[in-house]
Amino acid sequence: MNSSDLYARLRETVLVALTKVVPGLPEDVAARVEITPPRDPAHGDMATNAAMVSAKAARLPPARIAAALVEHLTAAPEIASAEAAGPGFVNLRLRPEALRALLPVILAAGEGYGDAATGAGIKVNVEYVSANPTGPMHIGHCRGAVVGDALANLLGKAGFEVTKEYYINDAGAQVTALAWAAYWRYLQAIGSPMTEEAFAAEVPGGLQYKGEYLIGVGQTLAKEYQAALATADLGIESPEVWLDVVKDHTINAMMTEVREDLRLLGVQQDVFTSERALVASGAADAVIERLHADGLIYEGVLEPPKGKTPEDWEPRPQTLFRSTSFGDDVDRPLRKSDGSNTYFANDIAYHADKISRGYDVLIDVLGADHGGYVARMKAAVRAVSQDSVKFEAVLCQIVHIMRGGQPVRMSKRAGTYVTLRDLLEEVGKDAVRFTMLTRKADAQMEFDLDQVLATTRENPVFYVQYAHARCRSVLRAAAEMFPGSPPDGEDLAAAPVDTLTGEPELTLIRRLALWPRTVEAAAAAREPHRIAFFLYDLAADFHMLWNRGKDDSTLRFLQADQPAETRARLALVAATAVVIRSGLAVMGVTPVEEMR
RNA sequence: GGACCCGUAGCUCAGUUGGAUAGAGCGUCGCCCUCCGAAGGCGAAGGUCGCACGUUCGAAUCGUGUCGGGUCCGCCA
Repeated sequence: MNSSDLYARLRETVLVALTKVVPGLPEDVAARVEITPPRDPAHGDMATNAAMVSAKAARLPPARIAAALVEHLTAAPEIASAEAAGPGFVNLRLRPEALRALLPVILAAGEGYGDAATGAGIKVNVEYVSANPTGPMHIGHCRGAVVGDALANLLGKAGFEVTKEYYINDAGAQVTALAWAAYWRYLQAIGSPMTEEAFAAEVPGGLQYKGEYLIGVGQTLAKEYQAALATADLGIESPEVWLDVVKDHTINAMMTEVREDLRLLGVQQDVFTSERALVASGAADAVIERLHADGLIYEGVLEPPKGKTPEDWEPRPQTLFRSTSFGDDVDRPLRKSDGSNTYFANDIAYHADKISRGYDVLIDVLGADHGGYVARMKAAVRAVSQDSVKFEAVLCQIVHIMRGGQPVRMSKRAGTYVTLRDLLEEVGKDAVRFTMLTRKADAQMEFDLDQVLATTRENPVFYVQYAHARCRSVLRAAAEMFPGSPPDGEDLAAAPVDTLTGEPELTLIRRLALWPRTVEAAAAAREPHRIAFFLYDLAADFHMLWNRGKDDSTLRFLQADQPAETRARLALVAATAVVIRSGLAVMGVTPVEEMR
């Protein structure tokens, strides 16, 4: 148990009392006992459902248990009063000193405050972004990148051993088409007279990637590879000569861009796994072999999807994976009709690879268009790992960019395509990251460019950053006011804080007390957005305190003639700053020292 | 035809995994402030949590059905 978690400590107290009231309390009932801050502050600091959840096991009405609990709890040292209420709640009012005692704990722990142990000993792999290396990253990728990165940070804070991973989808038809497009730019770079139409007619599947971002790739090819390529027949009719070289170079160039995009977004992943390398190693075939040995592979014919039969549909025997044995709706094909592996087959091999690296949980952060993919992947991971590894998916819904209340149409042709780079340049990394986390991942979101740039309360990024800047500003001013003992860190942790008696101060401390619990709950739910909302609420509590000093200067944090009281308030301010920083660190947002 | 996600105030969204009288911001209305501790403060109105059953002490939350929006459903990745 984390001793800096006030709620966890109190829960222990309640459980001890409950076992006295209900001897032989079953484990599963004890696990359901919660300590929560009541919605209505009039109900006290905390409330517990202990009486209600144990009523059945105890064969007593909740009210009776609650009454008995009240007696025991009133005797607890940190509890000022307890009372039974409503359908069987026990409302607890803490002694203010129990709340204040949290401040030195927070200051001593620093940004480690809120670290949890719920994930101790559990290895998690979080795979995110994993965009095709076929062009610059756009807004769609951005949300997954931010959510995945923040989720990984969050799990790390909750004690999990986390690996951040990127799966490079560099095999298959897409990158072959990309290589052809790069080859076209190469021809242009060396002054080939061939027209685009003539070229496109020669390309299997047509010329797909017409973006200008490949011009530079073509030029580099011309410069660096011409010597090597020139010895061979470079004709369009002999792609086997150059395709692999061009593909290699183009993928590398694209991945360099992607990595730069990620770096600008503050995303740093630990492992990059190449699908192409995986395929080349024969991993996919090996996995299919294994599943075959387990009787999970067969040759069969799939039914066409009802209501939407493709025009060229004809029944064909295929190599199928028995995913229905693991809860999927239909069995899934592993080989195309030409015998090559499907993306799914390669992906099974990839996840098998992750499993072999010893993870207990695999989390994929995916776009919403992959929703239909989750069941089969879950099935595959269960099959490959003998049910020992858990697969989870976090789906990110679409982001609509808004400006002036109007949606910004994304069109490559019209040139209104918003790349991640554009977005970062316009609003900055921190605002992008924070804003992407102000919605549940599985809800569609509108990204309002005007709001993100606004310097008012309606902009959560600004509001939270401003709270931190105000904290830091107070601490800086304090250093000038008391040059002898600059208030910081350990010094403030030792400051007596019993002068903090006002309700707004205690409200703020209650919020700070919720941080460890917020981390645990958000990590368990895989919902990093909860951190953003917590910080917003925390900022609101702090701003409220600050605003009191605007009206009444005797309520300001710094009072030159009251050094002791000032130090107590500084401890509160410093603790607030610590928690904000701790939360922003999870989100990958840089805390600012001052607003400019 | 089926699967998954979403449906909460006029708008954009939270809702601590089943708790008490469902919240925030914006917008609307009213009052206060114009102080660099700048980039506001206080308050009001606004809700059948899409709808209907069900589960139980208790449902926005869980189950079934239904309506609406989104995503997807063999050889794209």
